[in-house]
Amino acid sequence: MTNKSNDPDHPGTEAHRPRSFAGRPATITDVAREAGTGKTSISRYLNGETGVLSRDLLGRIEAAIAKLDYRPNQMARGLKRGRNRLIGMLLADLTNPYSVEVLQGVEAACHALGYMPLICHAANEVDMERRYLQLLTTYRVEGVIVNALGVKEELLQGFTHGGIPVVLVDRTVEGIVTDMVGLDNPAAVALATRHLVDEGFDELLFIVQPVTHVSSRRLREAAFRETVASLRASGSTLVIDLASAASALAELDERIDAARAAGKRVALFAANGPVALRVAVHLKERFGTNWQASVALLAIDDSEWAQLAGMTAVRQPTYEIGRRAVEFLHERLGGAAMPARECLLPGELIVRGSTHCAVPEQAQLPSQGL
Amino acid sequence: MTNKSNDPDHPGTEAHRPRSFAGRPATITDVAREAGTGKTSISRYLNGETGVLSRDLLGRIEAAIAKLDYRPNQMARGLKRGRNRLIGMLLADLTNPYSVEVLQGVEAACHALGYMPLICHAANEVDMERRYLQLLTTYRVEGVIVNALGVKEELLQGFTHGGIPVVLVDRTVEGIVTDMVGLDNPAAVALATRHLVDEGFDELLFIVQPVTHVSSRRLREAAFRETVASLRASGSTLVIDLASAASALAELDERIDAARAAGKRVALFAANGPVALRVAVHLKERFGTNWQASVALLAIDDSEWAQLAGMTAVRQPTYEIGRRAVEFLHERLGGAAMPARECLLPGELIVRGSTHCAVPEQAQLPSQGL
DNA sequence: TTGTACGCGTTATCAC
DNA sequence: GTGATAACGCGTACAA
Repeated sequence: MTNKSNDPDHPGTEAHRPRSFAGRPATITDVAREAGTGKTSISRYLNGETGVLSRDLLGRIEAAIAKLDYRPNQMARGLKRGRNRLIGMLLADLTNPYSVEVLQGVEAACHALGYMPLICHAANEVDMERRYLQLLTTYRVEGVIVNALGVKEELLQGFTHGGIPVVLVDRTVEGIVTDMVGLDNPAAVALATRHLVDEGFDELLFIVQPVTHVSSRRLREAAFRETVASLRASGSTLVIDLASAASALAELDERIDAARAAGKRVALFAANGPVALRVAVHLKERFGTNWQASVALLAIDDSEWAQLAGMTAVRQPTYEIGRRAVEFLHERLGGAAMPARECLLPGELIVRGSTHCAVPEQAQLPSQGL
Repeated sequence: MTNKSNDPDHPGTEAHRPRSFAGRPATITDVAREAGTGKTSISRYLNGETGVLSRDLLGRIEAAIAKLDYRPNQMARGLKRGRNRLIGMLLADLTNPYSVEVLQGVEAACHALGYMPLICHAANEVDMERRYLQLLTTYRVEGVIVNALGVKEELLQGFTHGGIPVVLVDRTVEGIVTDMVGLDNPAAVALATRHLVDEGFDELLFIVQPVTHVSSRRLREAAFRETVASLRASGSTLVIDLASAASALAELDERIDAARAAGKRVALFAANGPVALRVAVHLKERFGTNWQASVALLAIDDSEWAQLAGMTAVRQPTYEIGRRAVEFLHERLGGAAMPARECLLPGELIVRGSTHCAVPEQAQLPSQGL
């Protein structure tokens, strides 16, 4: 099984193939042999323990590494060390730009701290989540960042009991106390709701997906009702299941009509980006391309199309959320043993035309709406 | 996932910590000891070599595994076996829905074939791409799927020379001959261009990002010109750099005005989703919310907002692209030694209002456009 | 049918 | 300064 790639008596041969020989990547042993030394010195060099090595040996090592194009095997390294610099990142839905943006923060932070994110995309399937969670333990990730929908207490206990730190993103999980980072939902919702009221809308309709086990949805809905109450405004909630939205959309139409018939200026408040898109598409089908003039729409999540639609939105500090999640994990991995933390970041209201100035007579008449 | 608590002589104690003992995950040795047997039998059980094991032993093994909540260490397994079931997936830009959709195909196929995708997101940064490519070799992935922008021959040679199969997605890389899967660009562009001409548009403007080193962009642009020529239509190309789009957009305005002044019915053809969005936002700023009535827009990539904007688009078989990429890789990993293949999948034209019937007098007059 | 011994690539320990 | 050698967790001849 020895290979000593190309000995001095065959110079120039295989010059274009720096690797040991066939397919197999060079190992630390290959490098040691090539440099005429033992594995220990190579390992020392790799781990930055220079200064302990003689000038001469150091040069030989570098030459050998370059010649063989050697890269240390992270798997073996992890096996020995007990840690492989892998951290798991479970995402419920990459179709949601929110997830992608958080991911970018996570990646940047990992990059900076020397971790490698093992990204798992559940694609909204609960079994996938379970399966991926299993896989993550199998690959011995050092920690996990979780943003999922169906994850229950039991699934995460495998990690917490195993001493593997878990950081939750956007939503909490019942029965699990651990670090969490996400949007300050109450503040964000209050901000947006106040904006609608300030602009003169007097019938608010909050539209949200089924809140089952997704804490952020529950929090947003609750915050909406509280704010509406505290402002003595009129508002209600509509639950929509994106998988089968027909009935909810019909209900939506009715409520809009009813409010208008009562002379109210109605504004729709979508609890997140996907909901907003579904609603917007529906409004466009009903009111035509100029639907914006007929009904106001605001959303949490500043989707890429929000600018195109001129929709007011609450921008989440997504990048920062991802960054902080990794930082939390890093601290835990460093041995920090503090109680579970909760990091709630503020959202930013981006005002666009969709919620601008609801003066009743002006917007209604010239439009062909309804 | 029940874990029959613990042994009979300590009932109730530590019921909440099924793992071996302290944080450390159980090893195969622990299981062997627990089951009162050797590691070999455990290994056999894990690899499905049942039937070779006695009824009794099998039961003990299952019990031990459940009790210790044992999960084989993929790292160690990979180290020994020489393959760790990891395949690298390098993506240029997850912000582009195209990438996410391809990814979903990749994940599903990996899932089905027993691989674990190691997802690397370069976020449009060339150094990131290089760095991730390094990391992938470091983690000894068995194969790579690459969809990147700045990747050059040399970077990929590390894999090909190392005998690690590479599959390219959407674009080829100069100097690298290897499996590739993507859209049938010539056919897709021809399809869309013909549609525009059929609908009565007689001034076509193809808008594309700088084609430097991205083969798919070049192919699309070339196909556009060829089709325009073969149809004896009038068309030109505009290059836009999304990072600094101002000048290109100004140029766009001029060309639109010129064409209109000449009595032409102009249609814009965006080479991909991100370009389409940028252009659409610009058109909206210029022509107002009803910009659709003023100028036709068509794009390759059926973005999520396309339906909202009522934009005609060419839907790429993204999911299938991802699936095929993994299949190609799987075949190579199985030892298949055929020449490099190229799999070009057809796109699907989704006709929406934006390109509907360019009868000149009807669409222009009632709109307040320009 | 079951157990023993060795090696995968790396790091840690302890000699020299 | 440097280099053998023993683990890390697992798979696999080979022996029993």
